[in-house]
Amino acid sequence: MMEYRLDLARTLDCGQAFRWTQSEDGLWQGTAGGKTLGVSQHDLSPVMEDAFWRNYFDMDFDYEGAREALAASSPVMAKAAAFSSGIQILNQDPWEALCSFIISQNNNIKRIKGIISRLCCGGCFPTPEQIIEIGVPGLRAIGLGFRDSYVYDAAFRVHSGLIDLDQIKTLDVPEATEALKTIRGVGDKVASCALLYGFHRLECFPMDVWMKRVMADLFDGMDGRDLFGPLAGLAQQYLFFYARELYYKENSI
DNA sequence: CACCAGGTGGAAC
DNA sequence: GTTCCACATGGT
Repeated sequence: MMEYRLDLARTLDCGQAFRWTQSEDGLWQGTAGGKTLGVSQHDLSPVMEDAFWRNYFDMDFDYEGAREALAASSPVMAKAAAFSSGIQILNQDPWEALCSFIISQNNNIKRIKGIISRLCCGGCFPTPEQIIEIGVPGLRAIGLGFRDSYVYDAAFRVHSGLIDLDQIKTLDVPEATEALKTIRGVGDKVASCALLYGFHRLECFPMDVWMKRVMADLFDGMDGRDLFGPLAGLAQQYLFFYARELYYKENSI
């Protein structure tokens, strides 16, 4: 049994965050909450010794225990969990996560990163007020495509108080989902991603095309929320990584 | 030049 | 209820 350890590459480059880059020497650099970080896999002390980053990387959650619990749920999940060691669920900013996953729809990771990079313009992720200031034509110019009005609507609703992100933290997942879905361009999948990655609701199980395929092929079409319960979101990340990196390659389908 | 990308809204059955 | 399709953009 290998010792468990945060895996930066798997955690930062698996589609839950879009603002981290790795330089040739292996250093991961990113920004969150107005702070910047540079950290390498061989020395995680910059994460361990700073309260903000410790929380951001979710270092105080019992991932070993969670992995054991998930592995006990089924042989397939046990394989996926064993293969996906080191993936953790980040504590990202709710607003940034919400916008990021609106932008992610019908889009690819590379372009998502480019759009978000241009939105941030080297600094912090724009506030709702700054998004409103940019305006729909400005967002279109940045390359959001048809998602421009979606992000603008999110900004408008948060700025005006129609959506209260702090209050959403207090709602249960079905209520929070319904609240988020009042935003144009937010459906079940985007809401689920925002809640999992931005609000740390580990029971959320984002169903994208890949997960539909995984659940059909490996779990006889069962519902991941029923199978994995309060750890469904973590299970989803393991299965996503396992399926794309191993299962569908070995089986060449 | 077609087709795709970790979807969604809306119309048409 | 379900099934289609357009949606803007850059990459194969």
